[in-house]
Amino acid sequence: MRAHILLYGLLGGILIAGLEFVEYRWLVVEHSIEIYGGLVAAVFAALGVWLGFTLTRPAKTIVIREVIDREVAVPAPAAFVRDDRQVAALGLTPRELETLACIAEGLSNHEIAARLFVSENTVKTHASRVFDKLDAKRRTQAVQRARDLRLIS
Amino acid sequence: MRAHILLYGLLGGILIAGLEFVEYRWLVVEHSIEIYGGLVAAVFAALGVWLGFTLTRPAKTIVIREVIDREVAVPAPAAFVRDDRQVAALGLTPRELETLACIAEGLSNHEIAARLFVSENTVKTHASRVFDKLDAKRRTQAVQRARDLRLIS
DNA sequence: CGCAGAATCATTCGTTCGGGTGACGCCCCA
DNA sequence: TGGGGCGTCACCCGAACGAATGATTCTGCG
Repeated sequence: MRAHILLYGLLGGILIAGLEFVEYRWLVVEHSIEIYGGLVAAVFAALGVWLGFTLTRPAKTIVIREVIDREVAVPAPAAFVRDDRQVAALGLTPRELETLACIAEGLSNHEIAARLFVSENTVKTHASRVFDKLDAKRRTQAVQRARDLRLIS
Repeated sequence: MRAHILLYGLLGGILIAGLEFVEYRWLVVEHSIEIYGGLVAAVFAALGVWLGFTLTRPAKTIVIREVIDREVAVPAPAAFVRDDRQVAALGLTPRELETLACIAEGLSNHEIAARLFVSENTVKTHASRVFDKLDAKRRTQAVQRARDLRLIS
């Protein structure tokens, strides 16, 4: 909360400095007042939205809880269908898919090696290729992207 | 450390505002543009706050459904509803949930720190507690378990 | 006021991950 | 019969991660 106030102060300083600059331009170029007002409006609107979000964040979960509760229950866990065209498009091999699935399960490379009955080095090689093909830097990111692309459940 | 930066920003803002005020006392009439800007700023700030408040309420239940044209039947992306009872049962704090969500997005601790505006150490502390509460040893495992428990989408 | 919980940050240490590189065997197929 | 793709394995190294611990600040609550 205090950080919010401080941050608000910081943004306020930047804003006022910005206003000075804009005013300078306005005086020199003799340009429209609409630009000036628009800038102020946009900045403060964004600031207000951000404030609203941050201020309501703690109470948010509680409020929604009471509204929804039971009638929604469990959204139907739809059957998973792997998008094989994505697999083909990315050029993922079967072994890489297996490795990816294990990664998504939260297994370590060592555990994956044990499950797939290969050495840990091999797992790392597969994982590396998967990360490369999925354009991911971390295994968590790979899982996220794989989920988006419907490669895994 | 970060608070220092913010404090400097705040002081800068106050300083500039003070200068503005002094200038006001000298030339009130010529600076009607600033009064105008201030009014616009105040109005839009209020509007922004109101927007922020109203947007945070229903936003969670809204599901934007895209029409996907494929021969492969894509399971409907069911609306995600966080199981707050699980959250309460596990004793997960709001900050820990945020951290967990970032982890699920595939962000590194460093990136999470930047997004949540805290130090990397803090992120690691939160993550550690999350792993502890979810009985997970790795972040991927935490994501998997969190998904099972309907803590994250 | 005092206390508990939450959030923050720091430090140390060992482990795991991931990148880079190179290599070998197998199988398909042109 | 020589590529090329796939799967396998190895080594090194830096970065990221996770555990453990201690400390401070702030807020809410009785």
